[in-house]
Amino acid sequence: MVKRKVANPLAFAVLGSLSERQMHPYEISTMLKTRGKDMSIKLNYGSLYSVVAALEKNGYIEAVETVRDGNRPERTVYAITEAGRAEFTDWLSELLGSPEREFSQLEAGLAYLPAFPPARVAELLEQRVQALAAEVKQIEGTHAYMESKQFPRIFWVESEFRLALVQAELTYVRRLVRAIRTDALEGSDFWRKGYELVEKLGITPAELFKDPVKYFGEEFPWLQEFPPETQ
Amino acid sequence: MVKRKVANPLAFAVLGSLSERQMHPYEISTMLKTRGKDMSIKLNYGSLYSVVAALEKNGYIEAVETVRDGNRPERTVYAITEAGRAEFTDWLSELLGSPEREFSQLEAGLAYLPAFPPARVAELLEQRVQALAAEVKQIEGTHAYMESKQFPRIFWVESEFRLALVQAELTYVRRLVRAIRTDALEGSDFWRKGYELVEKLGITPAELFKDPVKYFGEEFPWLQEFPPETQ
DNA sequence: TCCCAAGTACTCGAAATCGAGTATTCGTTC
DNA sequence: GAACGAATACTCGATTTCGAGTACTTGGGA
Repeated sequence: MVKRKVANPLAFAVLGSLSERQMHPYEISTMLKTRGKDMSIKLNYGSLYSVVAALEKNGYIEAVETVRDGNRPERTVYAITEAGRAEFTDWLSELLGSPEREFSQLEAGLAYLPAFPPARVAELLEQRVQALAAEVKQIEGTHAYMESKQFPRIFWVESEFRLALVQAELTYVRRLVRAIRTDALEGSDFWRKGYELVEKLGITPAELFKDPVKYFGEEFPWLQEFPPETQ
Repeated sequence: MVKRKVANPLAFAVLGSLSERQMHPYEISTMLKTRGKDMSIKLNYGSLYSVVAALEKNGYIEAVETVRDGNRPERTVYAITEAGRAEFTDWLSELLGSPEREFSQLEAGLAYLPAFPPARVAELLEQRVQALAAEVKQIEGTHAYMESKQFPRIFWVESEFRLALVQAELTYVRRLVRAIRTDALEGSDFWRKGYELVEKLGITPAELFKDPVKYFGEEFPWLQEFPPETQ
């Protein structure tokens, strides 16, 4: 909603980590990893250091000391400021309370489905089903492990949510594949016919759309009402 | 999987558009809008022009002419190249066939749930439920309209998929709210107790974790086995 | 006929992003 | 005690990203 001065989700994780205690950037990164937060928030060293710098510039965190541990390089330890705490709680409120539009890659792909012949699409989606099913299994395995250790759900709700999303995608893709394979997807007859024309007669898709009646006949009335430009 | 020379999904849409016919960038943008592709792929003018330049630099598209229509500014018309077509089909295959890890904002928020007291979290999530329900309604409305116009499903599968995702999120969040409200979420007793200590005794969360037995007693055995560092 | 909003067609630069590289040190094995 | 891989702790800079701004034009109403 509001545009944050530092918008990278990693900055949110940094603020969250420093709310607990002061740390140096690398320590933040290892903490995020041991706690598995890097499964939910993309962690990248390049971003980490630039994000820390940006947070400092905006007064959300401040360098409190530079320590030298043995012969290791100097590390700058940061602490969160009051402004930083405020930013963190505000950010968390927004993340939980207000959904933000996010664009998934599959959505982009589906938007161009008709660019491939039906059989090809079905094949690819089946490949995706395999991968998704494997992912679901893997997440469920982790959950079973955490349950066996009696590690409270509260600390892995994010993973539960992720599982819900992957399962939803899996379910949807499976349904879509079936619809394509059984020709039950409205418009797939038109789709297949179009591809037969393209492949057997060497007509380009652009030509098909210029004069649909010529190639498809009156079989697809919506083509007249919805020329590609006026969805 | 492979790192593309031009990775912005908008570049994919540009290639998709130019597969159909040559166009100038602004025309691509209006076409994406009239076809509703901008609902599935983030469209931003700044990105559009830089992405077109990058595509040209990499030989995926080429400028074929610059036309001047009346007094309007000159426009450069681009056409896709053979390399561009190959890139497009390869990209589409990947988008459909191989799921890529994507990080949702809510996941990031859920990862820091314990930073807020249970009641606050429940409130925020209820707010989210409202917004999500409204979104579901809106998408369903669009679908009903397209159905009434007999516009084939094939041209809006991406929206169907989006609906599936939003519904999954809605379902999950509703369940989570109930679990928090009814205290059925494992660990929420610990969560609440922690917040009572913080709010009534003014103890900081960091102190709680340093000596959990002192504050929580032996009530939460997993705390010994799973200190915050060793999830 | 004049005005204004909407549409057309970009440009610009500040900031973010990222992966790969670097240099050191520690622990372990042979 | 030498060697080597893993861990530590960053740095660098080439791209990418984006939003906001600009400047013109067209159409429709008062």
